[in-house]
Amino acid sequence: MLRMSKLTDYGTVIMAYMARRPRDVHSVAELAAVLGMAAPTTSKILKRLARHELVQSSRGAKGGYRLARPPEAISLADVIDAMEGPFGLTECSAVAGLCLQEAGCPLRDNWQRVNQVIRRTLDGVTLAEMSRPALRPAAQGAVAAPQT
Amino acid sequence: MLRMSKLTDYGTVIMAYMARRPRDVHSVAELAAVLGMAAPTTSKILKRLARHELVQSSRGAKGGYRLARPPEAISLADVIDAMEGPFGLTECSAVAGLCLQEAGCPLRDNWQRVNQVIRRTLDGVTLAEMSRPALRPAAQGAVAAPQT
DNA sequence: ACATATAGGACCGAGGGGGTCCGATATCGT
DNA sequence: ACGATATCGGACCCCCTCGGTCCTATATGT
Repeated sequence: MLRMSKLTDYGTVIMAYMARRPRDVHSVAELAAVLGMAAPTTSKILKRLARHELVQSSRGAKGGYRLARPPEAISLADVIDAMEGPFGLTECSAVAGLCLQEAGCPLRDNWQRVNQVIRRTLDGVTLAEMSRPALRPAAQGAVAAPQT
Repeated sequence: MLRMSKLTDYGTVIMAYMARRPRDVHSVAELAAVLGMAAPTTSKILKRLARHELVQSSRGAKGGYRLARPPEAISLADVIDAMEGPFGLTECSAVAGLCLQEAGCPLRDNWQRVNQVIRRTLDGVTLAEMSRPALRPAAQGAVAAPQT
């Protein structure tokens, strides 16, 4: 359930890999080879990430992609937002007046809250943490207590 | 992003509606009419929910569906699990050894943790809460601090 | 200049989601 | 006992999006 698309998954893999050498420029060929994915697909993902300014592209020889920001400043939510549309667990919570015509759907507000909790969770996990072998206790705390 | 299927959304709407009269038997026709969805679709959803024992079905005249458990004992995660496959944000975190061949993908463990946090969130919200106009502060606390 | 690399888009096949319909079966009411 | 009412279980279908490929234009380094 709640599965995100495979491209998004790949996106996080690519980003996490690049996060290990934040200043380096990586070509599509390199990333595809190292991460074991098809080059065109890799390219497609990078393009999307670039359009949302999560990576910077440089064209021409010796060109490639580089993280636009330090890994600590890029969250899972950033990557997911870039790869898939904007946030929203339910269709109903995005488009009003669909499910219950006049009953004033009480679900909507509740879904919004749930959404926000999940979003905060995803927002609290950075690429720096994801690229490390395991979420440290401190980071885990940040994940488990996203409340303001 | 992370959008769950429309059928799942409808499923929560149906369940939340039934939660307001937990002991009543509701026919497909009634639910479809009140909630404004097509009858066959409503039926399909109920069947799925019944197969996962979230609702009880009674056939024949005056038959219909009824919650299998009190609304306080049914969580959003239950409904989502019944409607969509079992949990899992990523493909990679379900099937091992896909993304990084030998690097021992550090993402996997981290994704697992994130998954668990989200699951606990969804687990902490009951139908009783969802059917009420808004998540009360107490429930909200339960949502925001799902950590053990 | 030439090789290298990304940008941007067209294109396409497969799969699953959303939705409909039908025959079988079980129960209530008369 | 008979008929009306409902769910059950499955088959069936359309269509859209995802995952993936390829081609041309453009920009950069040697």
